[in-house]
Amino acid sequence: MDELQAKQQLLNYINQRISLTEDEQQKVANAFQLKQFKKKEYFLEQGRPNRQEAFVVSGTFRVFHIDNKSMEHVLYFGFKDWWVGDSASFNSDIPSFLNVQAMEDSWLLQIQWEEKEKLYEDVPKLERLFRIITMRTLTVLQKRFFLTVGASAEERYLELLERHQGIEQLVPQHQIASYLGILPESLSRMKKQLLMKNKGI
Amino acid sequence: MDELQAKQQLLNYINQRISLTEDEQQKVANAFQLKQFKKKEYFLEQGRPNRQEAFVVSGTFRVFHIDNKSMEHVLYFGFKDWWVGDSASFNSDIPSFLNVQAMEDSWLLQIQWEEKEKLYEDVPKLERLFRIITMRTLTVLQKRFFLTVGASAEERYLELLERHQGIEQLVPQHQIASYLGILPESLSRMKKQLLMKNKGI
DNA sequence: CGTCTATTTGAATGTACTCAAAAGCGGTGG
DNA sequence: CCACCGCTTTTGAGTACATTCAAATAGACG
Repeated sequence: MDELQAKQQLLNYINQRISLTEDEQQKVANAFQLKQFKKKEYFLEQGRPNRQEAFVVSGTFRVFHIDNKSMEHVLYFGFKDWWVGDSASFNSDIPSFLNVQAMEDSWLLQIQWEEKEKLYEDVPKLERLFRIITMRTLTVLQKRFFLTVGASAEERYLELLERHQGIEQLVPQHQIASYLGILPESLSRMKKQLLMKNKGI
Repeated sequence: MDELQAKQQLLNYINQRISLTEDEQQKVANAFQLKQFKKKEYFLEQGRPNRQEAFVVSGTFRVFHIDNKSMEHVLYFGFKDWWVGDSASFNSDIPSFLNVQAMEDSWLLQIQWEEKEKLYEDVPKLERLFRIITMRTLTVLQKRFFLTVGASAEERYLELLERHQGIEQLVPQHQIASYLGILPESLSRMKKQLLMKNKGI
């Protein structure tokens, strides 16, 4: 993975949303550093204070939380051009609530909190960009919340397949179950049922 | 309710987070307008495009969504000094996903999308303020999400009581049930059970 | 090839749900 | 002031969906 190429990918992402001068682009590029993550390696680990966030250049990450009954709950899968991190922990010394783990060999452009603050000073336009990104994220999470409380596991599963075509090839089934908020056994049974239904038609 | 007093309340809220010049404070104050909402009146109605959001000056609102099975799900209760609105609908012509309804006679300082955009131009510091507010909101919703998928209804109930003392006096029980993601009947039974347990001790 | 992990299947259980009805509470009008 | 009405809360009986615990099968990786 080429560092310049990775940073160009990030700049393309930003340029699609706001316009930056050459100088500003340079400052943005300098603030991030490229890092490789091997499969199963952690970018963030729950319980540890953490003051960095990252842009996914390539690969896949799962962002999840482990509850007090030791159950894992996937919040989302981080693919190319997504951001991963724990905003509460990024902005203070609060221990991270989330885990971010590579599901395959992957590359991140990571940034430290101090660097990001400096970047906001140097390129104030970014305040707006990240305000809007955060708002979008909030909207997506709201939808996910209402789907979780208002729809059956089967509806949630079908919605996921539709919204994220090909996800079954990318992510093992027990982690899809974790995303849906059910156990792997339940997903297995549900898939069998759905097959029956479709054969019946 | 005095308009000047209401706007001073908003400015106090902002001044606790960032510092504004007299001139900037004036611009902020001018962008908002005070409006009364009688009990049960709607500030936002699901399905209608809506391009305004608001700061709660006094009273209580419930922010909820009605799913395709006609079930109401409360996302949060908006008390004094909270923001209410639907960010996706505020920022585009997408119909609102949320309802915002007054639970008692209440006052809001509302702002139109165009006014807010103008305000961001005039007072760029606000980009940062609202970026941070949105991030905090996201963190709170994340916690709520994991509590919903990871904890029992009883745990969620006890957590709510602890985090929001006195809420049982402010909000009818069937709406607390809706916030918890269970039916009123289930909450009633749960409370009975909790009473038994406590008597047992 | 063997080991470890993921998936499937089975049987019993539990938590919250549905439907139904009674009891409680609060506000309104006579 | 009290009787009535509508809405909220409680209680009951039966049900559904996903869970738990357990074991077998399948698949991936070294």
